[in-house]
Amino acid sequence: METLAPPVKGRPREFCVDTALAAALRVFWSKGYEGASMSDLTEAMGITRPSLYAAFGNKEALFRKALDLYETEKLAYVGKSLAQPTARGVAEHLLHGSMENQTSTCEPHGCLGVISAVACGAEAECIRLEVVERGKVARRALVERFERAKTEGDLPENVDVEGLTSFLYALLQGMAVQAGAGATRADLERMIETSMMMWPSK
Amino acid sequence: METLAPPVKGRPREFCVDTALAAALRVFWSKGYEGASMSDLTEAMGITRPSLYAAFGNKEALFRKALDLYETEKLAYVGKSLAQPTARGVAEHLLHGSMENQTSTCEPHGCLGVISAVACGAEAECIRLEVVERGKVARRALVERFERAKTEGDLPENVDVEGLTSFLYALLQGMAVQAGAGATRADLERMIETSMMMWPSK
DNA sequence: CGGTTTATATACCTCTAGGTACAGAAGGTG
DNA sequence: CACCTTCTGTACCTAGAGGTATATAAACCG
Repeated sequence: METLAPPVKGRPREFCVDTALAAALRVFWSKGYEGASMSDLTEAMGITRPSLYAAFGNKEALFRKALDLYETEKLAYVGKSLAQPTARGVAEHLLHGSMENQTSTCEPHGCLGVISAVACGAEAECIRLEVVERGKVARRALVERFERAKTEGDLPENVDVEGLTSFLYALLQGMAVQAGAGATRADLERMIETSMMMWPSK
Repeated sequence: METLAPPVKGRPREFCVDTALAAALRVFWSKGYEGASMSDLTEAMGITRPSLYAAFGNKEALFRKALDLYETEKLAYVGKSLAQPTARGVAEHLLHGSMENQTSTCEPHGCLGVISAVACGAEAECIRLEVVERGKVARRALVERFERAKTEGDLPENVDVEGLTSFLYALLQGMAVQAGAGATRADLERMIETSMMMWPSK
C-alpha cells in the first residue's frame, strides 16, 4: 500500500483525497467529462479550486484518477464474470453486474465508460480515445474467454466469437444508454432474460 | 409544401436554408448538441452568426430542426422496417438500415439520437429529454409491431414483447456506440449476423 | 522563538461560449 | 428617386469555462 512514509512536513490537508475523488467520480459519472464543470466538482468534493489543482493536477488528471477508481471499484464484477465456468455464465453474470452497477439507487445511472466514449466537444477527444482504448482491452479479454469456451466445448463450433463479443458488448452498451435514459431495473431484467433465452447453447 | 407565397419583400437571403440545415445536422451528428459550438456551426453552414439567428432562432431551435431533418431523411428506413412482413424481417431490416446509416463514408458515424440522449451538461438537459421522448415513441411502434407479429403467429407465444423490444433497442444503441467508437461496417455485419442467428423463431 | 514547507482562501486571469446592436447592402414598391 | 423591408457583416456584450497568483494559516524542525 502507499500509506508508507507520508511526508508530514507542512500544513496537513484538511480533506481526504479518496473521499474527494469518490465525489468527483460521481459527478463525472452523472454528467460526463465535459458536462462536469470545475465548479460542480469542487462543490461536490467540498474543497476549493486551488486545493483540487494541488491534489490532482488538473481536470483531465482528475478524470483519469476517477476512471481508475471506477474500474477498480465499480467494475470489479467484470473479473468475476470472466471467471464463470461457462460462456453462458460469463454473459449472464456480466449483464446482471452491469445492470446492478447502472441502476443503483445511491449512485448515478448509466455507465461512465459509455458516457465518455460518446463524442462531445473537441477538448474531450483525447479523453474519449483513452476510454475507448480501455474498452478495447476489456473486449479482448472477452474474446479470449469465448475462444476458450469454444475449445472447452461450451459454445457451438459455428459461433463467430468476434461477432458474439460485439453482440454482448452492444447489449451492455445499449443497457447503459437505456439506464441513463431512465429505464428501471425491472425493464433491464426483462431485457436480460429475453437475451439469455437466445444465448447459443451446444 | 411550404414553398407557397414566399415573402419577396426585402433583401433576399444569400444562402439556401435547407443546405445550411443539412450542414448543421452533420455538425450536430458528429459532435453532439453541446460539442457543436456556434462557430463550428456557422463555419460549416457557410453563413455568419446573425444570419443563423435570423433564419433559425437560436441554437436549440436549430438543433430541433436538424433533428426533424434527421428523422425524416436519415431514419426513413425505420418506417420501411416496420412494414416488413415478419418480426424477424423487421429486426433484420432495422439492424441493417441502422448500420448503413451509421457507417456511411460521407457522413458522421454513430447515431444522433444516441449521442444526444447521453447526458452532458445541464443546459442540454431539455434537449436530452426531447430526444429520449422521441426515442420512446419509436419504441412504442416497435412494441406494437411485435405484438401484432405474435398474434400473426410469427413470434413464439412465450416471447416477452417488451423484453424483446428492449433487446433490439439495446442492439441498435450498442451498434451506435460502437460505430461512433470506430467499428467498421464489417465488424457490425458480423454482430448483426450473430444476433440474427439467435432471433427467436416459431 | 524564527524558518521552512505545504495547504487554504480570495481574488483574479484568459479564453470561449451563446447571443445581439447597429450600420450598411440589396431587393422590391410608390 | 425616396422609402420600406429584410438580409449581411463587424464588432461587441455577458456569463461561464479552466486555471493561477498571492497572501495567510497550520503544521514541523532547529
